[in-house]
Amino acid sequence: MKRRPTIIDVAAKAGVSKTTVSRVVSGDGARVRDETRSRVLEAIEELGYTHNAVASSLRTDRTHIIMLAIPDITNPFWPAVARGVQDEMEVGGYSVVFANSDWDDQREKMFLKMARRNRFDAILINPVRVSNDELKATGLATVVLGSHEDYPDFDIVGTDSHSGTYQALEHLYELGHRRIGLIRGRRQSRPGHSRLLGYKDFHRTHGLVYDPSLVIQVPFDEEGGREALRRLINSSEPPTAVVAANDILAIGVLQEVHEVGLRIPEQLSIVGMDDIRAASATTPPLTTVAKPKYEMGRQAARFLLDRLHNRPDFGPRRHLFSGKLQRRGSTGPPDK
Amino acid sequence: MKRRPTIIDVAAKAGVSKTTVSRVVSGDGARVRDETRSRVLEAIEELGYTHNAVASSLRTDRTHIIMLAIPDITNPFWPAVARGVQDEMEVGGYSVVFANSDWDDQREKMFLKMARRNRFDAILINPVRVSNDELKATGLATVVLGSHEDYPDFDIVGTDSHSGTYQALEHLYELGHRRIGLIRGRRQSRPGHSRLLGYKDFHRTHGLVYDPSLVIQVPFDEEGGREALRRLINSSEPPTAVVAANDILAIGVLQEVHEVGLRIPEQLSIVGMDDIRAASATTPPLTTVAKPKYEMGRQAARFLLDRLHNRPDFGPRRHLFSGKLQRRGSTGPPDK
DNA sequence: TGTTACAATGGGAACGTTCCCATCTGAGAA
DNA sequence: TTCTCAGATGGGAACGTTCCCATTGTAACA
Repeated sequence: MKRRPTIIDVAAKAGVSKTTVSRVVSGDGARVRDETRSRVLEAIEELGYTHNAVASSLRTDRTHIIMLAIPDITNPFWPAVARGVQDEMEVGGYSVVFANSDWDDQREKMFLKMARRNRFDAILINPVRVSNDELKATGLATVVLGSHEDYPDFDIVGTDSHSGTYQALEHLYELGHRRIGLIRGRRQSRPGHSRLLGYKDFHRTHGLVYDPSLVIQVPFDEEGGREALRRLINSSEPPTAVVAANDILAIGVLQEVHEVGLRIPEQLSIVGMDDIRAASATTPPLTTVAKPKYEMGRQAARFLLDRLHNRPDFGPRRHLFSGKLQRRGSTGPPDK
Repeated sequence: MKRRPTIIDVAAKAGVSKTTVSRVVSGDGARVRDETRSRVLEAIEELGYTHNAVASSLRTDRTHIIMLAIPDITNPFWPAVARGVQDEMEVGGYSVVFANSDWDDQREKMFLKMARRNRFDAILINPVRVSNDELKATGLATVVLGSHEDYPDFDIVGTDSHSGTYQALEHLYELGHRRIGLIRGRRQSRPGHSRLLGYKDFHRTHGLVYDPSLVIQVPFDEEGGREALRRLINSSEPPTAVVAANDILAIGVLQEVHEVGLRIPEQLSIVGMDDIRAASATTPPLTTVAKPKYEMGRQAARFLLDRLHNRPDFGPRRHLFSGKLQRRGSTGPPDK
């Protein structure tokens, strides 16, 4: 059981000082004579030395680790975003820690503490409950994911769900639908809100009456979607189409529709949101508002890197991608 | 810009030594008088002190971080496993870093190096290319995910894909299918192999001729599934049913089938593997061999915790879950 | 009263780096 | 030859903990 070699061992072997070894391994363009450098590299090779990132972090106060905090890792939306984040951060030598809060605000807080304790360099978060001020209190570089309005102090990358909802409704309107349901996730704070605003705005501009009984709020999973559908079709005047806050909900609706035996899209048109992989695999394939998930991740990472490399100070920035309607088989004209 | 408080600041404020503060914060059941303890806690509160995990790690050589290395995070199988891992590891105060190799062996190697450099406590890996010896060389506690035979030195948690394949085939056989295709992922080493073995064994025991032209190998994504189907139906004697190595491939097949206009299951029956969420949302819903993903994650984490708490030394253990056939709409008797 | 034992606490070294500053060397200028 | 300067290298402190060992205080006991 022998100790791992340190730069001091390497230094001894190469006949130089630990400072010189450090200069070689940290590779920050330090000036070391070529001959010395190769002697050091040789010693490293022979001893099987590996750099100790922990010790380095202690000294430099940088860990090159960032946290990606999301509410539900089993929603395929997030892995897609995460890939964008990783591909961009990898260049800077950063690794990404996932923190999955399961919509639990206690967990979410715990993760923030963990990020602080472990001196992570930054946080990328789609907040569940945590406030602007609580985020600020961590003192870490932070980018907020999602179209949230409540975080004035931070860079934000999200999608414009107001317009997304609007687009979905417009599509249905053109097909002839006039009574359209909206299914919202229960936990959503802001983005859910902007969907509702889009819904209301649409009704106003198109001279439709806003009927609150068409707006259903359910838990954010498939079962929620199924429940929403049951409630909608049991109402006195069921809608001919529904817009769901995301694809998971929409798929739940779809499943329940199949079970109940309605025909899609003749008896019910459905629009989802996100365009996760499963959306194109349903039958009929799901019409949905596609979001540039991968690109969102990259953009968020870029914002973060700007902050980390402390470029000239600037105020909070915001980048809202617009969704793009994917017309598929789950929408069509209503039965007459 | 003031410095973050350290235990020394806390010690000064509470009128005790840093050792005592350390005893309080590390909470390892150290004996400190109650009165002293509360004085320390008070000082911590007032100063807003947070424990520096990096410094602690340097001293103790423990980071309480483990790496979960997987080939494709957008395959919903892994997030499901990850949740099991996290739920179990959370108790021990561990966090989980995701490393997504995208089937790239260079990346995979890079991640192992990172795990070593950052002194992560352990690795949980579904290996792409890395060998038993390379894993051993990291010197880290490791559990291998997947039913791999090639890792004799490590704890293994996986599923018995031999029997999974066998079950799928048996189901199809009972329905009357005699010509059954097998779609394998190209990157798979072992598990793909055991699927093939299961396939061959089944043919042998049921007196069927093994026809290599029915076994297709494609990239491990939806497009791969689509390609496989095209190749199968263009063959001189197409199968009446196919078994896919996972649900992603199966969904690709399904999509292509819809496009080509075959009826499911009358003209083609399809069986997937994993039972990811999307599998139950397709039309018809996908018959698949369900794996206890969450439980697999928990089991792997438990193995890891055993090692980390260096319980009495034992040899490598192996826990293979058996898959369970989920009969859904994508399988049925073939057209006569 | 002196001895022993144990619980509570403190002092300093150690973990492996990086950073600041000092020293050394040799080349070119005076 | 001496001086200056810049590049290469080295020595030691510092980062914030934890751990080892020593010291103190108190109670129990002979």
